[in-house]
Amino acid sequence: MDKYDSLKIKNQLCFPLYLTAKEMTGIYNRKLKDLDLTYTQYIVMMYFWEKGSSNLKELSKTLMLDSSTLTPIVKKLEAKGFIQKQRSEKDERNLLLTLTKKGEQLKEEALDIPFEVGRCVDVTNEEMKQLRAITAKILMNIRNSAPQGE
Amino acid sequence: MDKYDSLKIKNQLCFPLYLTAKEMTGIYNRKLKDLDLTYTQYIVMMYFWEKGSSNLKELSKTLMLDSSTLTPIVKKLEAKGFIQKQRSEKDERNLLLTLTKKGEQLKEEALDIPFEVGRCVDVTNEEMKQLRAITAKILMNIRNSAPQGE
DNA sequence: CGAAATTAATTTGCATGCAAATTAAATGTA
DNA sequence: TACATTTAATTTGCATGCAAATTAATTTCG
Repeated sequence: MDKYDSLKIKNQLCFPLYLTAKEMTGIYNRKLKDLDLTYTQYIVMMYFWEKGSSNLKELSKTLMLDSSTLTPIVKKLEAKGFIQKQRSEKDERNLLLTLTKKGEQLKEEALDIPFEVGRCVDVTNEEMKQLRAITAKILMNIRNSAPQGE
Repeated sequence: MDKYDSLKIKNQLCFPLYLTAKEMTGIYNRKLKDLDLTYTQYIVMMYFWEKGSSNLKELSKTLMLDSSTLTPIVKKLEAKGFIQKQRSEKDERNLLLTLTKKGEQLKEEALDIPFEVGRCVDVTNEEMKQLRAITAKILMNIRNSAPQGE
């Protein structure tokens, strides 16, 4: 127990989280290759599989991804024919996004993915519940701490 | 409860993990600006603050980061004068890495960082313990599942 | 009304990350 | 000892991510 304990890797909280997220998204990326999607693209598709349509601002807020991150991703999904872009007539700044038929069909091909990943990760329901609760708490605490995190 | 439940964002396990890691590393990045470090560079420095010296292969294995990710990071840390690179004489392929005096001094400036981040994140000891246990389990399960995850 | 401020999206610049290919050194083996 | 194999690190190519600057449209306010 010394002055520098807080800087020891084994005492970090963020690092194991970072590693786990990185390894898990890695598994997704490999499994998603068949669908020609990356993990981030898959998350965006999941959003549209639920909502059907939206706009960039809402998408950005919901997924907590910067619009400058989403702009090129949406562009790629449009190029693949999964999403359609359209400017709002009421407000030309607003970019409307709609799931296409082809995008809708992709949902069927994605059905197995969560189970395949689940088998790799293999946690109990109780653990999933705890993990969701704690990460939700952290996200809320960060949001409520000063603007840029303290 | 329908056929597509597993594809709903709120039922995902990886997504909240990914978000939390992303937001937490974001806080680190902003706080580390003063030290002229990024989060990944900080993790590498933490490794050397503990070990003093090592080589790229060991660093890569311990931090679970690809050598092709670490090569440019180590190069930057060398340019900043925090780490020294040197080829092994016994085996020229082996890249020896050593913490410099300047790198050692940086440790003092970093002492507050974990506490500042801790205040933003604000979880209990019990929650930290659970989070560490669950992420460790997931990482082990992934490692033990087939080569590329499944 | 018209300039100033705000807002939504895009662009630019920089820092990861990994897969795949490459390079160079060391090891194994016929 | 030659040649194939293995190993460590680097390079290349591609996909995020965000901060900061920019662009274009809308809203606010004097």
